[in-house]
Amino acid sequence: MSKKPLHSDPPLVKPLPVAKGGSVAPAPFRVRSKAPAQPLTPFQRESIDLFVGAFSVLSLPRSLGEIYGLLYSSEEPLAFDDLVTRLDLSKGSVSEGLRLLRSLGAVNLVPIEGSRKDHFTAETSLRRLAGGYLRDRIEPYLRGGESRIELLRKVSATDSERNDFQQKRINQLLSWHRFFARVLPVFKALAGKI
Amino acid sequence: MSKKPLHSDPPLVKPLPVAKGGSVAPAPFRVRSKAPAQPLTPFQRESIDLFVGAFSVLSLPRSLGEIYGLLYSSEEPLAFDDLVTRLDLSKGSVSEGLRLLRSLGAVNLVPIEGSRKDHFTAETSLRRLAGGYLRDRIEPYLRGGESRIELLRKVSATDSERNDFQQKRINQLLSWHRFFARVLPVFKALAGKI
DNA sequence: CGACTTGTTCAAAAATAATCGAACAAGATT
DNA sequence: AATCTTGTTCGATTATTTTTGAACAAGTCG
Repeated sequence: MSKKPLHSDPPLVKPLPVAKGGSVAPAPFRVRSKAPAQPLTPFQRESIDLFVGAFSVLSLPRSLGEIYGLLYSSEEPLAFDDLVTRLDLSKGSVSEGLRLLRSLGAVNLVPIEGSRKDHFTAETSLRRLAGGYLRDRIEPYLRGGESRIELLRKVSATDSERNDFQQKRINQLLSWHRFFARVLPVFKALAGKI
Repeated sequence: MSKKPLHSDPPLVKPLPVAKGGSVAPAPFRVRSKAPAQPLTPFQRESIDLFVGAFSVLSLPRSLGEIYGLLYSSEEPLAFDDLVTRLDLSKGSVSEGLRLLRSLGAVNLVPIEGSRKDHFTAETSLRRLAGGYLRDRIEPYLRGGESRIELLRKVSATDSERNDFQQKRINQLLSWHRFFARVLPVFKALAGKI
């Protein structure tokens, strides 16, 4: 049945492809396109760990943190395929992960002379990173908020009782809304200074 | 009482206890053995909807949004039991939900004269709300961040190659860290003005 | 064209998170 | 003490999210 996940590792990094010392590999024929995953450097592994944690604070899945972390800690742009093999993720996950990261503006597709593979780099401008996250995950809700509160007001109008309590709440929600609508741009502007 | 339930929702709210009648079966025989849940007012339902959405932006579960939303839209403190019956949640969920909301400082336990039930109200100070969230969900990671970056630096020291690239990254991480460490208190202070 | 590369899509599996609910504890009440 | 009320705990169940993998486009190259 369902086995208890024993790998209750304290480390946040999942097992990743590591250099295997066993050089005694028989190497039958020609190794089928199973590229020997270039192992991660300690710096890369720590970076991945760090970003997996940071992403999880934002409730973003581990695979996104791994992808971003590896790109962040790699000097050269990495090909799609590098991400798959070095992180040991499925192509599906990497494809979906990159799509999302790109939509957030956290990863850039860069053209590499003479290669027809896609190559990617981590976006490192805090302004763009924070801006993308806020734009995609926070602001849509904030915008919807206005009409939500308006709806509350309408509903309250049909409810003769408790009316000034409800009014108080509605006004407070409006004031909260204004607060966030004003603070977000300030935050973005500050992030732009970094 | 009064107020016929207008169910407009293109539903962020899940089905909640509503006055019987509309549906197909006119057989009011099968009544819950428990006390019939006092139905929610439209104002309450809209509020719950709004907070379920807001909480989900923060990746907090629906039940928390429901509990907070109902408390927010109720003038009087509500008993534990009210939450269970009016939101149609299990006692377990309500217990756990209240525990978490209280730990976040979003809900207060208030003593009610002459009742031995626990009663709760929604915290409505933005300073406390935001402060609690940041304190419990963001700051712990931020604090851990310092040692994470330190670890990166150590690891980088053992890695002779690419050293100035890595140094650049580490310095950037430090600068991001400082940024958040400085901006958070400012944000809290601003929230205190609302 | 046909064989290969490169990446996407999406149904299904696996993993994780949320919720339920029965058993239990701690007090009150009789 | 026995019982009732109120709420908590925690394993089991259910729901949701994430990941996988195999099929499939869309190109490229000879």
